[in-house]
Amino acid sequence: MASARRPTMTDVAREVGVTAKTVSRVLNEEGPVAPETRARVMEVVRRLGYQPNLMARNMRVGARDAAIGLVIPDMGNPFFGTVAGGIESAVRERGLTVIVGSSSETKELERSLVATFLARRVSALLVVPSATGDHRYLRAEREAGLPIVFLDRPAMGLAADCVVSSNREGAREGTAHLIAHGHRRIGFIGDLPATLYTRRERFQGYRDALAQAGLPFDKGLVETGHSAEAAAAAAERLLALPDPPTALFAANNFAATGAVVGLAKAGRKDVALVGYDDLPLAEVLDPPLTVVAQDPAGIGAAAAALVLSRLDGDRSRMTKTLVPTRLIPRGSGELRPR
Amino acid sequence: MASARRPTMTDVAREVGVTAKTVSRVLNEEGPVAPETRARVMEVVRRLGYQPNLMARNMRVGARDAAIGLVIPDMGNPFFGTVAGGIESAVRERGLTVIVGSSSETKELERSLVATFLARRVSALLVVPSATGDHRYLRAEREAGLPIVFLDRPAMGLAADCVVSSNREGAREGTAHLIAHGHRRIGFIGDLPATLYTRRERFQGYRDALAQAGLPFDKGLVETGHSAEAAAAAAERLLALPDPPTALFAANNFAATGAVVGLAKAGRKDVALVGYDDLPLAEVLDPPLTVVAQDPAGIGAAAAALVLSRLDGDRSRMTKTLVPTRLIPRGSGELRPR
DNA sequence: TTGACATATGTCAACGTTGACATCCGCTGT
DNA sequence: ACAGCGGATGTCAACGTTGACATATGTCAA
Repeated sequence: MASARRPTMTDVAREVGVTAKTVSRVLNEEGPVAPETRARVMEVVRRLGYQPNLMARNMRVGARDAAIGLVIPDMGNPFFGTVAGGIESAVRERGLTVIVGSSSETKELERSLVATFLARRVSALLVVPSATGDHRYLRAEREAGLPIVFLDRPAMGLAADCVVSSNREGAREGTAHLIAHGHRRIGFIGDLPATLYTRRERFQGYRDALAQAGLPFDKGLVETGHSAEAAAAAAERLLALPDPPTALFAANNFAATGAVVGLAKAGRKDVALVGYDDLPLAEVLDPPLTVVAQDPAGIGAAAAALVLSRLDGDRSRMTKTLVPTRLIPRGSGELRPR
Repeated sequence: MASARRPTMTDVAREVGVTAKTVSRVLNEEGPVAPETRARVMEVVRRLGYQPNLMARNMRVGARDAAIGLVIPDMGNPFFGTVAGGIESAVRERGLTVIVGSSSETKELERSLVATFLARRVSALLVVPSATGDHRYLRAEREAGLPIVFLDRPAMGLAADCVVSSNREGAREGTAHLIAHGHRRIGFIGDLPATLYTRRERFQGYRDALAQAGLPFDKGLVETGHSAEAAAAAAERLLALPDPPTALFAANNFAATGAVVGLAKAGRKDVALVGYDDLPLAEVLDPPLTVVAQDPAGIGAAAAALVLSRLDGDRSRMTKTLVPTRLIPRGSGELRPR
């Protein structure tokens, strides 16, 4: 009931009959300590349930907090969840913990989270930037040597490390796959806002594929869907065109989900579809969904590795890491135009 | 390049020509400060890019870290991701940040994460306990007044707050739904290990429904699948029985995914199916999947609210909160036995 | 004029830990 | 017998901040 004070190093020391410094030595395995003293200290530590105060320690050694700050747009999105998992497992063995916050894609929340993390003196910052916004405000931190890595999307106005999917090449490959199966009119359903980095890159990949095949680009085939519902409606609109597409490329997981729903609602199992980003039930859909799979855990791991090497003093110039995607043909992408 | 030291309060004070204490007063809006002094301090704070050191502050005020520790089994699982999101958004406005770690369902990792959090002097602990393990080791913390809330599954050997889905009632309702549609032989596919709390509760709910309908329990209809693949195989085994079930109840999201795959592989669109936990593409499956939906964000929010009230000094006795589930009929659960 | 009071600021110590340096002891080699 | 040395421990201050208390100046009522 009465909240008992947690024991400090000094409490332990008094109990054993030595100084705090000796206890410190035992716990940090530093300097010579008589085996018998060590044993007695350990005994008391156990008995009192002593736990070192990391806050005090970090402060004294002038070190930064043994934590890295992670800002993601949405924890519920399994893509970012998996990214976060990849990061966490990669840094854990180095004794680092992960502090997360979600920005809900707003630059205000992103900034306030970053400010909180900086006030905590995190050892590094990992940020999935929100769609809009400028990262010049992080310049001072960068110059002060704080490792900062951007994930999934690059920073704006700041030269910093960044780890992204090979969006353009993946989208090109997915679209080319449809072209290889005979399609000449291919719809594109992407994110809103169209300024979002991933959307722009994937759109470029789509156009690259068309250009390489010598196919004309028809901007009437480009639709936007920022949610599954919107994407479903977009798919239906495309199919209702006078000269409708025979295949669709859905440029993110919500768009893919929506496209599947839209095609199902329209009863059109003959329309080919390739989704960007894999879905758990992709293989049991009718037809099974062909996708360009990203590697979210790989993105997280790569970013974590980069952070660790920067923490180890790697001062080489800023890098941009591309994490490859993989085309998984399952059926929907191999349908031929009727 | 050379990592510039971050300015401290003293640096700001020197620059302004006052004492650190005055700067402190300005920043904490405490005590009287001349408007002009305040302005000069703010100016220098901005110019130097000063940010207060939370570590030092927390230590001085003897407060705990303004963070809450969260242990979940797996960040990539959208169920837990959404739970975490619910927590984070609920505590953010109180100025608390969330520190997460995943236990991968092992009690060793869980304990080591908890130890890290305790060493950081977090303000509260939120734990999804791993399947096995005993939480008596947290007794001292509980008695010291640290708010501890268990999520999704209750603690073992420790009286503590806990927030869980209404597993038993939800499973009963789902099973009763199948019975109401004429089924008398209903297969159950659940987690491994069978000792897992959620698995036990949902199994009880299944048996409750059978008992209420006066139907016999046949343990030959009970199968285990700890992954989607295993669940798919389990579904196929059940259908191959001499007297096979006409309906299946899949007691978690992996089991549900697996059951869908298993039925699809066996080409059996006539077998009724109810899943526990909703799936993103449930409505576009053939037939659309009927589910007992949980409310992960609600679980997170409820747990967060509990933590906040404990932090505010609520010393009433430990509670067990049941977050209701919701049956969503979509088709697969309304199929009648042939 | 005095002192009572509010305003504006300063001084000092402490939070729990550890780095730098000092001390004390017993042993060895000469 | 004594310097020299390594082992075991202690002392002290400092990390950046704030609580408790002190000081200095000005204002106003008695």
